[in-house]
Amino acid sequence: MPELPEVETVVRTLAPHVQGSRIRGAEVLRASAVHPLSLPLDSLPGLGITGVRRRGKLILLDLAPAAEAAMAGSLPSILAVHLRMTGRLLPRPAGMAPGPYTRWLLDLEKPDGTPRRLFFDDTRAFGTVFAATPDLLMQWEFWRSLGPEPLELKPAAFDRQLSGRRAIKAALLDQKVVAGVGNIYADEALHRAGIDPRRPVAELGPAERRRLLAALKDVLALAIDQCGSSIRDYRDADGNAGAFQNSFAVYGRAGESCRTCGKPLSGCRVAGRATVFCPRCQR
DNA sequence: TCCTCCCTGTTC
DNA sequence: GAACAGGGAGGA
Repeated sequence: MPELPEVETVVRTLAPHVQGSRIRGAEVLRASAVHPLSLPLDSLPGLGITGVRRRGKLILLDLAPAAEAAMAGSLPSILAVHLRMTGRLLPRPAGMAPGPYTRWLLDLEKPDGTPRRLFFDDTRAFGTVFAATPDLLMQWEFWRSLGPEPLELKPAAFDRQLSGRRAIKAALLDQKVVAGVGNIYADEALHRAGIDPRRPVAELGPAERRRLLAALKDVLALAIDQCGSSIRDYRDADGNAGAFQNSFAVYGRAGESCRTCGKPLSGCRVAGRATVFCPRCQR
């Protein structure tokens, strides 16, 4: 389940494959994989990929028209890809046939003229792609309300993002609060900060908020260093698994012993998500 | 603010 | 053959 560290790793491994390439063709094999507000992928051929970035859990390909192209204003300038649970971006040789879970693909021409093919494969079919102009992107509520990047967040700003009486874990999972945190890193950060995931946000004092932000940054940075976490499906653009799953303090470890205090870890549900925490270390 | 649904492979 | 995994959309 790609979250911020996994998406960051995909961006880093994908960039050398696609940056500077020109899009020569696009094919959609499953219409629901294209966001309803997206421009048709038919509008992509002719555009060059000038950059590969991340915003929250979104992979962003920056697009630029060829120098001679008119009407550039109506062409997409960004291709936003959300991997959701099982999405993968896979650089492959030109002409390779799509697999059973290929949802869309791009035919690319590298700067040296080599043809390549970029597959978007997604078994669960939750992932989406959104081709947009900057104006259109702002019509996408999810994009417009996306919260700040946690790794660049200052304590005062984090504090302003936190409000309401819901559980702190529910707040961390809300992409409007911070962008890019999912079930794994919410649980891991809360354990590292020693905070019970069910605690109401309003109950957290200034010291706890500072501790939580620091823990979140630590966990995300460590996971990026390990190229993310691979539970089952996640792979980077080179097909490699991450390694941070070997360092999980709590995620997926309900009933096992806490690595800090030895007490058995508890499981519960918060915000409809499986949640694991240590009843002794997290208060 | 919380719940259900979407989707499919894996596990029990 | 059902429960489960879960981010986000949409409705209660």
